[in-house]
Amino acid sequence: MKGIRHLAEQLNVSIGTVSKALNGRHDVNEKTRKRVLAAAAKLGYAPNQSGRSLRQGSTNAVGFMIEFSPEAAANSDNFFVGLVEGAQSALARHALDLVVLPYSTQEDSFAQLQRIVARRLVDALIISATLKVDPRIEYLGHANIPFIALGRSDSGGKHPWIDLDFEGVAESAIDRLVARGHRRIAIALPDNETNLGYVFLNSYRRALKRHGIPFTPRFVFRGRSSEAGGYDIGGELVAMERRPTAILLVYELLAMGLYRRLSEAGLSPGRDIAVIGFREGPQARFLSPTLTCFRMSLHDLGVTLGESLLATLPAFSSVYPLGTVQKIWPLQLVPGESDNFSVERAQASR
Amino acid sequence: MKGIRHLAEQLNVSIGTVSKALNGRHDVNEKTRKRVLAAAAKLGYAPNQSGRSLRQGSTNAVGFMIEFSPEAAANSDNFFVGLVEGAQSALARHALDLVVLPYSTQEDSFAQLQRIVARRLVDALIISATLKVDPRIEYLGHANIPFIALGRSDSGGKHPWIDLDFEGVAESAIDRLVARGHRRIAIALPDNETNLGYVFLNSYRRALKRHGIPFTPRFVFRGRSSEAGGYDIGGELVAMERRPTAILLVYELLAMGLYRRLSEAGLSPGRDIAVIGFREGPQARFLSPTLTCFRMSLHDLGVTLGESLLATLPAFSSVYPLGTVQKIWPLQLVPGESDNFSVERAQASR
DNA sequence: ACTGGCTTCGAAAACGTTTTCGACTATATT
DNA sequence: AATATAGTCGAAAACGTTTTCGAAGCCAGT
Repeated sequence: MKGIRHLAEQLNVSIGTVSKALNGRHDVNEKTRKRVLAAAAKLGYAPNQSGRSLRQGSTNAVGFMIEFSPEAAANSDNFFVGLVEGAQSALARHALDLVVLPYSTQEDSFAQLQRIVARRLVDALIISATLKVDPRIEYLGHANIPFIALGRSDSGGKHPWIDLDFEGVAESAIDRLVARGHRRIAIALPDNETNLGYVFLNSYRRALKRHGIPFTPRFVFRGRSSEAGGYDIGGELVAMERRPTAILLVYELLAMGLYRRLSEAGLSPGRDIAVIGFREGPQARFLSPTLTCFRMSLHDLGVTLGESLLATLPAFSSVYPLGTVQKIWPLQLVPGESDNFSVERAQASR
Repeated sequence: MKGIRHLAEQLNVSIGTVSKALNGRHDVNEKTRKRVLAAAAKLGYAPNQSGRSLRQGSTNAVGFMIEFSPEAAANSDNFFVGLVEGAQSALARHALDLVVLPYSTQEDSFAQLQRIVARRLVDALIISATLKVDPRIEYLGHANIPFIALGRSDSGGKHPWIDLDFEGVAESAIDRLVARGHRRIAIALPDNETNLGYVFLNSYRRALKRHGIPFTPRFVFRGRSSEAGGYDIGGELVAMERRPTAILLVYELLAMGLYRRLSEAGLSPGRDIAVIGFREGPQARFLSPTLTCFRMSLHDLGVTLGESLLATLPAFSSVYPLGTVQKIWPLQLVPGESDNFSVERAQASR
């Protein structure tokens, strides 16, 4: 007493006809189609997704795997919310569902990925927070399931990915600082295994080199990507002799803690040390002095992720151009007051 | 060349035996089970979810429907991240998948719910942001699918829900303010249709009444639930004659804007006006003077949501006690400096 | 030697849908 | 009038899995 069979009996047609009517096939009379559609709406019928997926061999859904760990929950910003919103709107245009699959904290994340793929829970995947060597990418390549990665990786080869323009960010930040006379420029990186840290560090070193500034290992800080991590870095900073005159922070939240620790030491960003943050987020907006940082459209990146993934789906290869997407996503510098500090002015005023 | 059939041929057993071995049935020799499990692990086999769901009539997944609108993305805090993390960990313990289903902005949200239910995409649902009259609740009741709502509603009857303790919050906030001599106490509510606004307003009125303070309609502010909304409210506030001496904010972000607008007018929270925020979030943590607000464990609420939902699933009725859960979730007051302002002291010092 | 029970397995049905293919009708073409 | 064509529909197979049921084998007890 349910499903397409019920609907068919109600209308005195075969289930095949009902299916064809609902799926817009042309070998069904326009009049009967109307009847079927009306009855389906009236009875609130929609085809059972399991049956449909089983027959068609595809689930009509795309998965976005995201880490929802407790610490992510505590420190979270709007990063993934914006991405999901964008990707979802891109995919919805093609009648694909986007489902967010949170990594369980109770199981190895690679094992979860394997299970999801092996069970054919979704047709394609968006993964994020790529590692320098990331088993997921190798696996997805062999498993022959379309996917796109947010973040580069040394693993895999010609798989599609989009990553933020860390080179551009490091370059324009360092250019800006050097132009104000800074030579002792520090950087704060996350202490996890994500590829982001490596790429950012390399970009930083390259930018320094362009200005003939030697790389100083003790100017590289690593810590938790949280307010507390920023506080700790601030502590190290104030305790240093010949400390850096500027610092580049890879996470917004680091700025919150750094500001706090500096002010405890009677120091102020923009006056005693230049601070540049990385991605503008919801919290640092309210800092004073305002934080110089980099801005991007999360929605647009989400849309691009979705569309790039569509391009890899066989069913949409006609709509979207082929070729593996490997994109660098640009960010715009948002000038604030936190890097106003000029070494020359400071020395002149002594 | 795939699926359970492949595995069975490889092992020279029937597909039925393979299935039974993997599902822990007793009518399979322990030795063959070992062989099956080993082969499955080696070949990376996991049962196709569509086939499995079709046969079993259940998907083994729970859906958490969340609005990922652009403005939600812009203003977002960690609210849902924490909830999802908690719910996921509760459900994972019983081998249930949690999938987050973002409402598309391109389709009516009720229609989306209907589709998801009719297609049997998930076995049960968590819905949030309930409305005063919420068609989703009526529908889910009739559709005979287990669900739990985060938020009360006038719709439906004995359906399971959990909601925050707005009464308790309003009461302890108003008690605190009245004890400091305040009588002109304002409240800032969201301008949307969620039930939250109604419940909070009623709680506020009841708390005032308990202290014999008449309700003043012009002390009820409504606006966008964003920093800008708080800024606007601040503007109204400073322009008022005989303005309130205290205000209760329903959203954390309102505090950010309010602080900003007040400081533009040379006023300061805690000195010129008492401010109490509602839910402690990631941004207001960094306000100065610190915001008096209310704290809760998002993780624990998520866990409770998950477990309460489990209790409504037929398959788990033995594990969890029956009965529809209708819970009020408590919050703890976190004293800050923003409500230090005492009317008596202020008057005395004049 | 027969019965009964226990263990282990395979054949086959069923889940709800889509899709192929052939059949049938009505219309158009010769 | 015969034939081709287009339009409309239904029967049936197939997707991958779980589960029921019966069969087969083995052992113990009589």
